Formats: sequence, structure tokens, C-alpha cells
Amino acid sequence: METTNELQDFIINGYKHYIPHISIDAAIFGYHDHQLKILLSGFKSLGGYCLPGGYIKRTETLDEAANRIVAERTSLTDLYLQQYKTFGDPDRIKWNELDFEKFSEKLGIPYFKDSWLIDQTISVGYYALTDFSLVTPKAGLMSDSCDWFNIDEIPPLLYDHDQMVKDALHTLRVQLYYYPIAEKLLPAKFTLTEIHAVYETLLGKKLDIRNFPKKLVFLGLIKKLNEKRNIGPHRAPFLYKFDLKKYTKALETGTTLT
Amino acid sequence: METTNELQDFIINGYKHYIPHISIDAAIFGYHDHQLKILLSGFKSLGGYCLPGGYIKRTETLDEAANRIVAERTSLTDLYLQQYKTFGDPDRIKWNELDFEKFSEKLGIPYFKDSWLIDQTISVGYYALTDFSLVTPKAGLMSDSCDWFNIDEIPPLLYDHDQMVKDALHTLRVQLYYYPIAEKLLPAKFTLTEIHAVYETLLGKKLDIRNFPKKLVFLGLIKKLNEKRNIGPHRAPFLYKFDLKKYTKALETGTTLT
DNA sequence: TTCTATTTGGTAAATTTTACACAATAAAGT
DNA sequence: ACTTTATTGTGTAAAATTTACCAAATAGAA
Repeated sequence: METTNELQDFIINGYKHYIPHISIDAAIFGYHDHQLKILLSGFKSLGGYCLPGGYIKRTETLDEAANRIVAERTSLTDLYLQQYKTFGDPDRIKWNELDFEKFSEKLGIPYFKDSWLIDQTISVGYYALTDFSLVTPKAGLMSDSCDWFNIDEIPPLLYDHDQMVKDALHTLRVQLYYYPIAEKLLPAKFTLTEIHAVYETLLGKKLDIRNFPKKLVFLGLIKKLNEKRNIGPHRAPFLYKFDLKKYTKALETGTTLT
Repeated sequence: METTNELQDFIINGYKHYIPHISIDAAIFGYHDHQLKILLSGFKSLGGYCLPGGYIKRTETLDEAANRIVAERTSLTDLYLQQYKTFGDPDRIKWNELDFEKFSEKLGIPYFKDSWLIDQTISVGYYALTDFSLVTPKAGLMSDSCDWFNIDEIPPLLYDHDQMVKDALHTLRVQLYYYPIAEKLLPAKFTLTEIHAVYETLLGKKLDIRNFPKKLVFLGLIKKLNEKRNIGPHRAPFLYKFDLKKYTKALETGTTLT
């Protein structure tokens, strides 16, 4: 929080560059070792975690804003981003539970509670998918930390962000059946067992280890490479990669996956 | 437009009760005689049509606001309503093409262009389904007319509403495959041929006249009644109705329909 | 009674999904 | 060099679902 000046300026003058009353919150998902992960921002002053979020510049489209907000936490641009729902319950933020005096003092700003930030805000929910291993989470201007959490080990979140995660996850799961977006969660080369595990974890159900990869190959979505992975004292599995052409088409058209 | 006072008050003081910078626009669909219809608001001053829309009261949830806005045009509440996408391109409204002088004069308000309404606005898109025959379209506070249009005969719309219709229709079609929402477009009692026609028009593709209804019956979604409809010089078809229990469950769970 | 247009029961063929047996193989231990 | 262990991956048969379409039923008009 060394850039206090920048923060003060955002709180006092932000409304000139950002649209008030609207924010974006992003559920950024990653996958590692049979676990679905999500990126959460920690706020010491609020004593809790919430989804990474931000405001929309007056010059940006929603997608551009979401991209920027996601990039601020992951340092990666052009992640797979999907707008899934907009949240606008008038009581989604419990203003009376926030200690404005404390904030004013901490931020060095006289009347924080009168700022443009402190008013009813509707939030556009996006979810993003990324290869877990490529991300080094970064805390932002307001937040104190940013870290990966296993999806079934996240603490109760601030505001209505528990509901946001639930809805994002639901959309992700539905879309996973029709769009081969597992590609976004895997490295460029992977084994059949690995992609099988991604689908089992994300969908939360068993898929036949032989039939499932067979279908992916049959649809032409993935192609066998002439390389194997060494996995110790077992038969070395072949590596596969997504077929870009078929994959791109399936992303647009949709294909039923089991 | 006899309630000029009400309108003036909305333009001048509306921001006290409504959230600025955010609106809701609704694509209200109906079906009649092999045609999908959509409700459009006409604006003489703008010389064009757009989707019925409105602002969100500070006490309302988004769904409540959408319900109110839809009810203002249809006089019907509790229609099937789905939020499908939020639109926020900075240039979705071409401000420079609007003649504020003319508006000010017409509305009897000195500086219309300085009102809270004239600023970047993000719009939450909803689509609604309703039995065409139950609706008597009503013009609203700002609009001059409100009428049904065949979906393939709508004029170019104002703002980004062409894109909104396109996206709403896409969502409707996708959802029609998994949720038996044709129920919302049909009267309580209908023949197999009628429900078959609804699906063919909405999906824009041929469905086998025998297999399709057979599947609906097999899934238990619709049930045969002990009544027939007189259709002139042909064999009288049986009437069917949706099975409320199976139908409600399918709305939540989803079922694949061909 | 016959004709026309439409509804509907039934059934066979084609396709897709599901289940599962077993052969292949990599490396470590004996 | 052979055995053991754990995992990969080919093949195939059974089950279920989807698709195609024949032919009978039927209502009113000619």
C-alpha cells in the first residue's frame, strides 16, 4: 500500500474516469492436481476475502474492463473470459457493517463515506479460466493479498460473492459440457489421464477412463503426439494436444461432451 | 403523453429514486401462427423503435425491476424472465446523433442534455416469454407506441438494440433445447401439431412430426387430454397440456429436447 | 360412398452410449 | 533375466437412443 497517493486520487476523483454504480467481479479459475482453484483477494481492513474486481473506465467495453481487471491480478491478458450474470440486489452490500471511520483514518481521506464508491453498485460477473501454473497472483491497489484457494476450501466471502462463485461455477460446469474449454486449464501438451481428471474434478462425476478420451479423439478435438511422458515405473502415456481448427470451431458451435 | 408533469419530474428528479448509469432492456417474445413475435416501443422523436426498457429503483432487485418494466408494456406480471447479457460498450448510444434541443423543447425542460439520463449507461438485457394472445401492448411514459413485430420483419433498431435482439434470440434458442419453455408461448391446451410448430419456428429447423411429440410424451412433459380440437375437414387431433410436476422439474434440471 | 388432408400407432434400421475384458509397457525389485 | 506392480490403451459386445418411414384412423366435403 505504498501508493497511497494513487489510491487517494482514485477515491476522490475516480468518478471522472470510471462509471459509478457499476463494477466488475471476476471468478478466476485454475486447475492443479485434481483440484479446481479460484483466485481470491484478501482485505485486512474488512477482515475477509472476495473476488477480484474493479470499475469500468468510461472508454472501455465491459470485456476490455474485465480483461484489465483480470490482468491486474494474474499479469496475463486474453484469458478465456465469459460474462455469466449481473448482480444487483439492493442489499448485496451491507453498508451498515462497514466501519467508515476506520477507512477514512487508514486511507488518510476526510469523508470516505461520501465518496462516489459508497453508493449502490451493480456488479457484472465474469469468470475466467487459466493454466494455474502460469499465474503468479498479485495484490492490487486496494487489496492486501491475492491467492489461489481450492474451490471446496474457500472461506465465507464478503458481500454476495459466495453467490457469485456459486453461479460462476454453475455456468462453468454447464459450458464445460458443450464447449471444450478444458483446453484453457491445461498446458499445451497433456496425457489422456490428465484431461480425464480435469473433467472428472470439474464436473464432479465419474467418467469412463476409456470411453471419454476415445470420444475426444473421435471428435478430432485432440490429437496424439509422437511423444510420451515419463511417469516413473509405469507404462509411459502418449502426450496429446488440442487440434486448433476443430477446437476453435467447437468453441463457436458447441459439441456435446458426454 | 398527457402526463407531462410526471415525465418532467422523472427527468429532473429521477436519480433520487433510480440508479443512474444502468438500465434494463427487455426482449419480450410471443408466438402466433408459425411466427415468433417481439414487442417493440416506438419513439416518434427519435424516429425509430427499440426494446422496451427502464431504470432500476433503488429499492428493487434486477429481477423485480425487469418484472415491473415488462408489466408496464404487457399488463402481465410474473412472465418467464431471464437475464441473458449485460451490454456496456461506451459507444452503444450515439449521443451526437440525438437532437437535445428538440427534446428540451418537446419535453418543456430547459437543459435536458444535462439530466442524469444523458450519460454513459450500461444495460442489463432480459428476455421474456408470453402467450401472445394474452397481451395488449401499451405505450409507456416516454414511448409513443408499443406493438408486436414478426421477428424477421423488424426495422433496424435504435442504439445497440439489434445486437440485443440477436443475443436474446440466441439465448432463447439455446435454452429451448434444454428447458421446455415452449410452455410459456402456448395456451394451456394445445395439439401436438401446434407444439411441434412452435419448436420448428423457434429453432428454425425441421423436426420429425411423429418422433418429436412422441419424445415429449415419453418424457412425461405433456399429457393427453380427453378432448379434441375441431380443425375442419380433417381428423380431429387430441388436446394436450403440460404436466406441471414433470415440467417444473425439467425447468430446474434441464432435459435435452432433440 | 369416396376423396382429401391430417393425425397417430407402430416398427425396423442406424447411430450413439455404456460396460468391460485383456494386452501392452515402464521401471524397480529379486 | 525374470517377476512384480501400476497404469495405459485397443477392441468389442450389449444396451439405449435416435432416426426414418409405413400404414391405419378419422373428420368433413364432394
